Amino acid sequence: MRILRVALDLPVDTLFDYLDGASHVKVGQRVLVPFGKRQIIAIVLARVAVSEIADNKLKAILQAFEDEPPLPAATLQLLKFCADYYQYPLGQALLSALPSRLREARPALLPKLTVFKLSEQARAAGLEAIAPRAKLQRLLYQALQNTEHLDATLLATIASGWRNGIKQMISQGLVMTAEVEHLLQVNLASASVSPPLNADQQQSLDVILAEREAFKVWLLYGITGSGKTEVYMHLLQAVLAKPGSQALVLVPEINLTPQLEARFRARFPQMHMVMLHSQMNESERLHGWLRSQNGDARIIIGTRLSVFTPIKHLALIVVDEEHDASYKQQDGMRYSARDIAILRAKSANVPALLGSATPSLESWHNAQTGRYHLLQLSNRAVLGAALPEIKCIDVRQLPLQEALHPQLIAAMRQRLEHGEQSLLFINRRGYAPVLLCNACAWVAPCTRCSSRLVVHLRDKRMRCHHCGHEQRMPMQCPKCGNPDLRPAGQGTQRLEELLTAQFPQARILRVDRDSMRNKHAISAMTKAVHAQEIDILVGTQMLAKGHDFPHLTLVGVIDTDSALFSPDYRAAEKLFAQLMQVSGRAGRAGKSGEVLIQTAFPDHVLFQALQRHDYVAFADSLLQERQMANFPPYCFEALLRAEAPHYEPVREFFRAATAASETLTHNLAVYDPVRPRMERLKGMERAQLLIQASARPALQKFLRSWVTMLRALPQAGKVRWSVDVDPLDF
DNA sequence: TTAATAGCCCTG
DNA sequence: AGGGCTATTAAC
Repeated sequence: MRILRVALDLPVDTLFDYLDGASHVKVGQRVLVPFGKRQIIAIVLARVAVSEIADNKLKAILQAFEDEPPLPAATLQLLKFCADYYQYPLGQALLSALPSRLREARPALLPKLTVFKLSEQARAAGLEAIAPRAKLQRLLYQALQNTEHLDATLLATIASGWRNGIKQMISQGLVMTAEVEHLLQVNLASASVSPPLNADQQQSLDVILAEREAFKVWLLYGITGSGKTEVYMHLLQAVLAKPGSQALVLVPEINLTPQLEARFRARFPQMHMVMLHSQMNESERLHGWLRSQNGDARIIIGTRLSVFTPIKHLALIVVDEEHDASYKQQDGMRYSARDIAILRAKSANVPALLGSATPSLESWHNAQTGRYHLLQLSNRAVLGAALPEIKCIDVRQLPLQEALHPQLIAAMRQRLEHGEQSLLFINRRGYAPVLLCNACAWVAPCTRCSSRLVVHLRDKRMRCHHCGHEQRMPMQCPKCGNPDLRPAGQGTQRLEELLTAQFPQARILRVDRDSMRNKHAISAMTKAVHAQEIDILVGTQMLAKGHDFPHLTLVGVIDTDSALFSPDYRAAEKLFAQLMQVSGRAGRAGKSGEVLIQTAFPDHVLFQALQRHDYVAFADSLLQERQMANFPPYCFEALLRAEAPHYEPVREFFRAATAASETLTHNLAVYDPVRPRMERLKGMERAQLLIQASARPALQKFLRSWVTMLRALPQAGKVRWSVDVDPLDF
């Protein structure tokens, strides 16, 4: 068994064999191997006796990182499954899941931790060893007496000036230092007291706790403000009471991690917690990963990429806002972190808790059919906080130029007079979505995408929000020479301008990707809103998620009608979730909230359901439609995408792909390739082909053979192509 | 994926 | 012939 079979970060389905130098290398270990003229990192997947490669062609590994813990079998198995399920090369799946420090050819280890402990003589002498007047030293002695040792973090919680005290004690031979590998675990008993739960919350918690030892998927359906996070925290507290056990908490966006982190830290001050998301620097990510793997981190909070983190004693997985589309990876291996979380919970035999105010139809359907178990929070957790009143404002009578209906303006004025806050929600950043020629109806197009350039008036430029291309605003129409070019439609900047004119005395803040670009902007914004230094917020969906603004009592929604009649059958589901979420910002702490939605279709079923806060009825009606049309979750889909600078090779690729599919026996629907709404994106001509199947195994079986054939097609080399299993976007 | 190489057109 | 370019192929 001298041969190591390894996975490499290459777009091929093959594993590679190498001779083992030292022969101590374990499965899951990182090794450095010679590969052609290069040296690259590989992961050992197996040890084999014989290779299909001729002996004289086998090379030996250059280096094994044997001081590092090998990837556990469970992680390898999880990624093997994902590679197979999402039709992605195993080596790339494996290597892309690792923190990038683990893809570099140097050892990646946790730094040793310096700890302080009492010397034997000090311990034997008791508190007498310390002079009665050395208050600080006595305090430190008592703390050290109760445990084996303490690290800097823990000592800091005892006394801020601990360093001086310890220094003196060291010089007197009372305290010694040592280097340890693991963080010191503190008993959960020291966690701060949790607030009591209401009846709904308590019941949900009890039900889960009764079955906490085994795999089960719980869908916690709780309206905004019903206290889902509180249920998570109680559950964590119960589960983590078992020494050494760990919990993984997934959140959809980086923006939400600091808030959740703050709440968790306040509740579990001495529980080791790590954050894992793409905005952390590489060594922080590596350390978080290793602390999860070695069991030191008890709570792991992270975005979708953290779903692959090895966890020594996984006891629970929580997926917050499970319906959120950002759980789906949109390039490379297009996995769904929510689905993988469930898979992981299953193989670790631990519960998975999915939480949402507007569950995805997939999850809702699974709850209906009994695959998941539904738990419901139907009341707002804060006593007296009622649901906001949601009303539609019919804008059909409104002159086309007016962005804001007088009724909405009046409602905002009223809030201003009462010292309350308003939020205007518009899902379009920039000044205006198009620049229009008044004479010939020309609109400024993007040169690289089939989209319009968005006007950013402030810097007199136009930008494509899809590819980032930007150019100066032209002085006259390039088509007819007319100098009368007008920004048409509304964006956040224009709305801000309009409001400034309407309410000159109001303090207005715009919140979108442009104004929140630097990383402290969001927390500064949150702080200012809490301190009531802001009267009116204007912003995009950035504002919809997670924030809790107690003085905000009015939400206005502008211009969402286009989503009502989108060809994407998921558009309604998304819009409902988004409006529900943004509505939840209105009226939290005892003040009643109001939501005003400007629409030309006030009678639309979506708004009718929204006004009644009736997710259930809306979800059920959507599910009925999906069932009749045989769409997900009543069928299973995969999408083959391809793009190239010119359309011709794309067409040829799909022709060959279709021909290949016809050689396979299957009973699934292989549709004709179509152009997506964005036909051209970043200079690439695109098309896609949809596959629908009535059962997952049939789809999987087909994809396995088909993708193998696709890789071998000569036409495949001329396009960029990818397979998306369970696609969300079309 | 990278890197080498095979194939091809072109040149004064 | 050899430069410069693209397409093809191998990597253990």
